[in-house]
Amino acid sequence: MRPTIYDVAQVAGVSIATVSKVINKTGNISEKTRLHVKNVIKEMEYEPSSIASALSKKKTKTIGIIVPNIANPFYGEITRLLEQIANRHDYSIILSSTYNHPEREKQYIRFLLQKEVDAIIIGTELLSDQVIKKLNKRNIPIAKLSVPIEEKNVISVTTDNYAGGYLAARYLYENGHLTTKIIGDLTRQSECDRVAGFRAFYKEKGIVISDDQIISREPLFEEESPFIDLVLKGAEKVTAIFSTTDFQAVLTMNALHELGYSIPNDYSVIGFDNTMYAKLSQPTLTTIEQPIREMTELLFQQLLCAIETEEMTYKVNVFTPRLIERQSVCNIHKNSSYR
Amino acid sequence: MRPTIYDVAQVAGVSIATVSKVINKTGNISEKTRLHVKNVIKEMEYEPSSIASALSKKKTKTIGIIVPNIANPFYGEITRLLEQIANRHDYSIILSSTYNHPEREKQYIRFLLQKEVDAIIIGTELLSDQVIKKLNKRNIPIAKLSVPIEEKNVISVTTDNYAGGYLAARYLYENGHLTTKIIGDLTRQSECDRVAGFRAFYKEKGIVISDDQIISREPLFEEESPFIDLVLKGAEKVTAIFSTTDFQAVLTMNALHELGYSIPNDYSVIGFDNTMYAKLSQPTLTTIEQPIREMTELLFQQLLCAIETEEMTYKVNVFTPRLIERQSVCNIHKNSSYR
DNA sequence: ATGAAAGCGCTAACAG
DNA sequence: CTGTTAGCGCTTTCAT
Repeated sequence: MRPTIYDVAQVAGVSIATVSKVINKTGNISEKTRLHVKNVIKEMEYEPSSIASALSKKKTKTIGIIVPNIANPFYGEITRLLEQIANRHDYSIILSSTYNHPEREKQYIRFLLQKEVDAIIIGTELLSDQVIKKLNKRNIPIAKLSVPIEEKNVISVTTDNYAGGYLAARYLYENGHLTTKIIGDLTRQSECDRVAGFRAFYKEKGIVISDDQIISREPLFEEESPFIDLVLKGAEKVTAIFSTTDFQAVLTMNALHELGYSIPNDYSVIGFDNTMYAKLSQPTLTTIEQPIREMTELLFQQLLCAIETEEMTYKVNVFTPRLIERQSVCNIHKNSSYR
Repeated sequence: MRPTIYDVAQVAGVSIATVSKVINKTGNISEKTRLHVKNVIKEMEYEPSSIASALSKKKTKTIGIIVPNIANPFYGEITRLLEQIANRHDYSIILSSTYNHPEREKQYIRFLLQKEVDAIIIGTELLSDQVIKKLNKRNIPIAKLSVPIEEKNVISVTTDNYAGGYLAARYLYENGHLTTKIIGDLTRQSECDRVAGFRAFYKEKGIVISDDQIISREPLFEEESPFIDLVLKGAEKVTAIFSTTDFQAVLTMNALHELGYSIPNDYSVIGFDNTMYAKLSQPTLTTIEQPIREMTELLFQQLLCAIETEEMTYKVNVFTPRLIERQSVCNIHKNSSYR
């Protein structure tokens, strides 16, 4: 049977309070008993129960995180970093993918509430303000990836999506691409912003990107076959495709390859996020960088601060996107063989 | 403030025992009070504290999982599936990547012990028997991915690695590849087995693969540049490369591309696992399939059974690997342009 | 069918 | 510097 603090106390010949104090380095304990207790703990292989501790301290040292799909490398990387950082701080994380299912989303929130997580990180964009209000009533800090929101107790961390879209458009334009199409998940505000920035640039140049050049689609790896039919829909006269996430871009390139096209010779593709996939794909993917590591670090740090101080203000952090040039976009002027 | 079972009981005008019973559907409660209590719960937005419940039930409904690197898509997919399955059963999982760091591994085990997880899933291969013994002393069920082990309380789920390696070799051989090299992480027994099977086939054909045709390396995305130098080391006369995981294979192809080689024309590459990467890479990757979904499902089911019955036997499940033919291996006979 | 009360393992005053 | 004790929120006998 697992030893408890009582067992340790008994063997060490002290009270449980003393044991508790040496474990938590609180109060004043003489060096002698401290060492002695430590030894007993080691010998008995005693591990304090974090759940009992959580119950009395009312802090679980657990953070919940809700994302649309962990297969999306952007969320994959964020989660991975978060796990590392959290672990450094002795926190653990509970992860949930909701696949854009509102039911699942609510269900997960309740699940996290039951787990009494100290904070919740939200990467999905379905959650209504109502849910956030409900969380606020319980006074639990929230971090929102994606679109900022000025709400009590919520920390927003994002990249300037509009600027990023604008950047992508400018790069394509400078490389001679006048006809483009866009593939993204327009149920997400953040991706709409990217699209808006993209269109805005072209509009400035007198080029209007019509709605039927835009495909809205939740990127899913599993059901890619229907995507093959979609990817070129209405794209007869197009030379470049803007995929609003790297994940989507990789799926796009994959579909294009399956259709027998070559990238960037037949189609140029530009992504958004600058995840691992962008570097590993073939051709490597030109994309808009989000500084994932910095974002994650800042997010965690602010969250920690909110948890510990129990402060209740909101914070909005907007990072600046950057273009990462790789191989998936060709310069149409230099490429005479372009269709 | 978050309502407790006492608040609910008071508002509903019943005892906390009654409330507890309606929540857990235990004992006998009249339909009338049951409904009434349920209503009060809904109105108050009461969520039972799973940590308080865990303390008294001595079950946390949490499972710990330790893998070498979650960036490896094999573990990524397993984890994703596990999370889904676990969630269906109202379990949550705590994930940890150890990056083959023995210190981290031990530290994580202790962490999980403190979290009082109901079971531990181990994907790493460093953990000594000693650690498993220690876990057994606490009577906590263990599931081991990778190499089977016949130990009390541990469930092993694996693919026949030797057979898989053999299969890979046969396929390469049949496609005319007589000179090959191998890249894998030989600190892992499972990958050694794959290598052994691979070599065994070639040996049967009278071809000996010498040790210097084998590169042992932990697949890491971050530091790939040194890998570029390595990938072709001693491979002057080679036509095909066996990477013992898909992750490694993708990194290998990436390095090869950076060196200006084309796949499969300059080098054929075969992987192991059949993860998402295999389908998304360009060229798509010929690989040995592990039935990840089935493995994960079986693993969870057996683990659940062990948790609930508190039975203490061991189980060994070995799945059969299968070759998945894609584009990364060429037939050397048909390909006259081969170097 | 319902409730009283002991206990799960730990923390945090408070007393000594 | 050390120990006593009252919770933390819930489950579970055992009475009633």
